[in-house]
Amino acid sequence: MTASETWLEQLHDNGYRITAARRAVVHTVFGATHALTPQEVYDAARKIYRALGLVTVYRTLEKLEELHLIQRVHQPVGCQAFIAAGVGHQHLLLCQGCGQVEFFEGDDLDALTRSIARKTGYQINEHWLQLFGLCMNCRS
Amino acid sequence: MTASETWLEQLHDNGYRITAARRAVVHTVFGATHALTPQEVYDAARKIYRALGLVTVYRTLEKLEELHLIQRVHQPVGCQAFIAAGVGHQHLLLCQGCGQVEFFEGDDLDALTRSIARKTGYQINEHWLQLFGLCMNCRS
DNA sequence: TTCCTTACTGAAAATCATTTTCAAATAGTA
DNA sequence: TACTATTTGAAAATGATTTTCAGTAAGGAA
Repeated sequence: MTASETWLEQLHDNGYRITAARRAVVHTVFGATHALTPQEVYDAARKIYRALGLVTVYRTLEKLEELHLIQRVHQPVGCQAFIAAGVGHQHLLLCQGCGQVEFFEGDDLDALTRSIARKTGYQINEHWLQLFGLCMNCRS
Repeated sequence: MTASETWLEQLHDNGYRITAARRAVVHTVFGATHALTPQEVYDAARKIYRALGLVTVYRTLEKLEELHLIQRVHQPVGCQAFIAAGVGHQHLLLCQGCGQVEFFEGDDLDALTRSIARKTGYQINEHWLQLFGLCMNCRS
């Protein structure tokens, strides 16, 4: 069983059927090291399953997002791309050169959020943190 | 001089002309306490200047963003809304109830970014941090 | 295994946001 | 006041996403 099949399992466990189209989309997105737009998923997945339609890509991405298997990536250039979601509380680190996405964890923003909560009177529920930089390859 | 006129001045200083349409858009966005989509700006600004066209809203927002007077706000529901930009290095705090936007500063992520840089080999150039919660009003 | 129901499919059409085109209007300098 | 380049709004064009629909096929039931 390849790792991407755990996604197919999850789809199945949630009452969705496993089809050739979904296999192709899942395989494509699961293996990606950078965020892919629906069109990019379509282009790549059609190399695996020629008859795939773009509409099915949209519909499959929607389901994968609903199951928290993928997540939308917000970037200055746009917010339509998706990447496999990290497990647990993770944040993104994006390479401005090649677009590669890495996850990291271990941010401790408790002190910060407590301080902001005190200053503003807000009850803070969530945070988005994302770092941008250059990966090892793109630095040189 | 109302405060929003500093934006008009900036437009003028950068070679753009001051028109009734731009006045209406600037006044609308400058005074907003939550992020507005182009359509929302259009609806509100047309109360000031009836003949305004939606296209002009898009074009004016583009210029204001270019001059860093406004910034795009990324939210789970979408990323098309704009708010007056903060001065200096500031981050956003969004109320999940009413949509109100506040700025805060004084995040110290140096320790974090250094640690991530060491672990990943990335050269980190920038970060996006955004907090979500409930404002004083919406808490009660 | 075969059957049957229902979910899924791709194509085409519809929708929605945004951008481009264009001729008329006008800001603001000369 | 006159002039010229910028700006305008409307309409058309574009591009992304969603909906519709009739045919297909997954996968549980028999």
